[in-house]
Amino acid sequence: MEKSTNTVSSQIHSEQVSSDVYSIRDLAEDFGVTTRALRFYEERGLLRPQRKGLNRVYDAADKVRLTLILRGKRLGFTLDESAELIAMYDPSGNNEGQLQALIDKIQDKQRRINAQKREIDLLLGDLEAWEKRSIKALRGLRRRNR
Amino acid sequence: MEKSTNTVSSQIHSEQVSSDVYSIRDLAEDFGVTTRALRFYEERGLLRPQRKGLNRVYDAADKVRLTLILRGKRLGFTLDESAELIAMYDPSGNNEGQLQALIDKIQDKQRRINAQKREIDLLLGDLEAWEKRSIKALRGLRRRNR
DNA sequence: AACGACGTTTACGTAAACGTAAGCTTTATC
DNA sequence: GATAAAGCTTACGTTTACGTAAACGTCGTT
Repeated sequence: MEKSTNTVSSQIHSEQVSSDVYSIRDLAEDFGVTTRALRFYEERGLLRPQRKGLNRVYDAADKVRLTLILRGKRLGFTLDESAELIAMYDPSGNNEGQLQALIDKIQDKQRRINAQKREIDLLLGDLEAWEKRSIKALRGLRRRNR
Repeated sequence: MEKSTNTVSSQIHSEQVSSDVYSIRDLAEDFGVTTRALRFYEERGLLRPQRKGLNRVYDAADKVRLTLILRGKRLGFTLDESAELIAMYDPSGNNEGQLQALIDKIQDKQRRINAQKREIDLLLGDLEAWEKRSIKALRGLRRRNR
């Protein structure tokens, strides 16, 4: 109780079921973010939903962009960095120079992300060592308490 | 010119070469951070250097902590999260309950970090796909220009 | 004694990423 | 037609992680 109308909200408020579009609330709930966040991402140029009157209308492409934004966040990227990622995803510039620049950027990102992966492995190594040490200490304590 | 006294700074200002201690500037330069940052980390309880009069004196343990702080930063952790990591590193509480809690915390961190690792792999996968697509498009363009 | 390099504390400033609240539409329902 | 629900804009508030500046102390050097 308290949450009865849920996944149908798009049916109730939109007469046009015109192939996969979402209200701001739909998207917010789907991804577990606030509507404020979505408007903020738009303000920062990371999302560009269409409008139906004043209301924002999101589509599948917006979902992909939002996925990238949030994935970037979980990896500690700033919104500006995620914006770069999204710019890569958008196949906007199609001349030779732009394409080569894009490839370079992608490869640079790959290098940075791989560096991050190595840091993670280092941390995991440390954690494992501490865990073993702690478990050993714990066993030591338990032996003494017998 | 302009930087003649450099690595000797610890010799000049400290009569005690007492086995590996560092001034705030030494540490800052070694790790590529500002002295302000080091004082801030201390204010937030992540570092607790000794004092010689008013001056801060850092040792090897402080170096390890700083390493952890910065590693955490590169992984997008907040200072509070890094503080947790450092608390794990310090073998402070040694009774049975504390040790078990520590082990649980470590394992939780491991899970979270592994999740991050999976996100990285997803992103790398995306990047690779985009790179291939871009390279293909680039080759297409070059063929047409011949 | 004056100076520069390094250190200290205290305090206000700032960019990023939203939270929160106010005030105004539009739409649906009673 | 009043009211609630969802959306919109505008704008100020908040937290994090420092930057920057002021004002002062303490050496070692000139």
